[in-house]
Amino acid sequence: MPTRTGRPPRISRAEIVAAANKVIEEDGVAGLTMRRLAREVGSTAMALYHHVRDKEELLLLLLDDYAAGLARPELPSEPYERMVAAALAMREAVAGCPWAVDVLRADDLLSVGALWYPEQIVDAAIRAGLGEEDAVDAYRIIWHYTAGEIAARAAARGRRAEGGPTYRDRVFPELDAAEFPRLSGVGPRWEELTARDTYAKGVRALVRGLLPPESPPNKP
Amino acid sequence: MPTRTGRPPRISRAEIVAAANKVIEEDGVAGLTMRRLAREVGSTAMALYHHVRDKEELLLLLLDDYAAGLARPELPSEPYERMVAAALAMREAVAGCPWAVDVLRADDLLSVGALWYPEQIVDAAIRAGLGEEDAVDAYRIIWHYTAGEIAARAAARGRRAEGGPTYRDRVFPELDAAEFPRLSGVGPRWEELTARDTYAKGVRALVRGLLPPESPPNKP
DNA sequence: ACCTGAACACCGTTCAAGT
DNA sequence: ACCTGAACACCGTTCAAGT
Repeated sequence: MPTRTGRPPRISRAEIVAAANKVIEEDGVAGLTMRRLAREVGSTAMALYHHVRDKEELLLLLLDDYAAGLARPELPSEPYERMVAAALAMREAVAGCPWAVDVLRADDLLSVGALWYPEQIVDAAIRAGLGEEDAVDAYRIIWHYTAGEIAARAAARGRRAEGGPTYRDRVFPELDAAEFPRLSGVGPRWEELTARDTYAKGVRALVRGLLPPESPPNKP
Repeated sequence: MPTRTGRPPRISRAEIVAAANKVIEEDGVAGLTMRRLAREVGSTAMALYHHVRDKEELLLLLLDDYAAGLARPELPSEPYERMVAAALAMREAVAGCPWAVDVLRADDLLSVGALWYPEQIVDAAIRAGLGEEDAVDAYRIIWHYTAGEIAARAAARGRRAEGGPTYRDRVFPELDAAEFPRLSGVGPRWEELTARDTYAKGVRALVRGLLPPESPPNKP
């Protein structure tokens, strides 16, 4: 065991992560800058670079930290319901950290700690009778849907927080009824209809469409 | 008609939009800065502010410009196939401008010019027998799925362009087979499986799950 | 009316220097 | 080994001044 030498550290990765979470809670992810974080930690921006390689590593660290605290609820064993429940749990997990969707790249879901969700979804798909390939497809399709829904919700929330009229508000009233009969028909109800949470409905449709037609609500 | 006075303009909004498209084509949306755009236009960054209010307006202008050139393909009249075809067309449209997904906020799809897609999807849903409310839900669900898929594809492409190992590459090899039996089972095939384009598969599943069970492939 | 240069208030990150 | 200040190369945007 080599003797550690030199100055003892004044800040730790754990402290940095905790401070970063505080900043995000207060000002959102956009408010998380190295300088702001340093202020929170009581240090300088440059000191942070001694503990994390760059900002991207910091964000991955935050994701790991978040993923470690995720719930792993008991899932029903019936494949259809199992898949729906796993998707709902995944959505809830990601919704608790919506900026993750922007940071995440490719088909990745958070960090190792969060792989529990794809594992359960693929598992449910295989139990339902899908081959490995179809099961992975099913997971990815559900993930894309989930990511899209969360991004849209986060954006809608941001828009509302900013106040001001929606793009839609400006556009819908002057819709040409001849060109867009259906949308004009919906008209002012659009706002109300699009405010509803349709995630579960979509997941059920997806699962119904992806799994073989045996299992749905009625048990085999 | 009041007499216009003062200096004649040297740059127009149309020129700015054209130059911005060129910049995006060359350096991506991240490369589009006011200064870079000014250089392209042969002017200064500040001159741009005389023609567009701010960068956000510029991006909306770009979106309008893009939407104006979108195809409106002939769609099958059978509702199920109509919905699938409209979704595929919408996906193709947005894929041609993937940064739109990040810029777009809430449930909005591009600009007025792009409302053709939701119109067709809602139309197909209603023709299939859904009520207005369910038809709007169906559209939103398909949109969320589409947006998520495009964002994932864009991210994957970016990741690949950067070179370097995927997060997944680093994580999958050391997966605990006891904790994640299904994912470990997939193992090295993951890369290959996730590279496939599963959009159409997902849309078909979604439409199958969302529409009443009469219409599928077999005509009524 | 249209355009300019300088400036403001930010970014992430590097680097040489301090303890 | 750990931390610092100054600096680099950027951002979007404002503002007073020029033509």
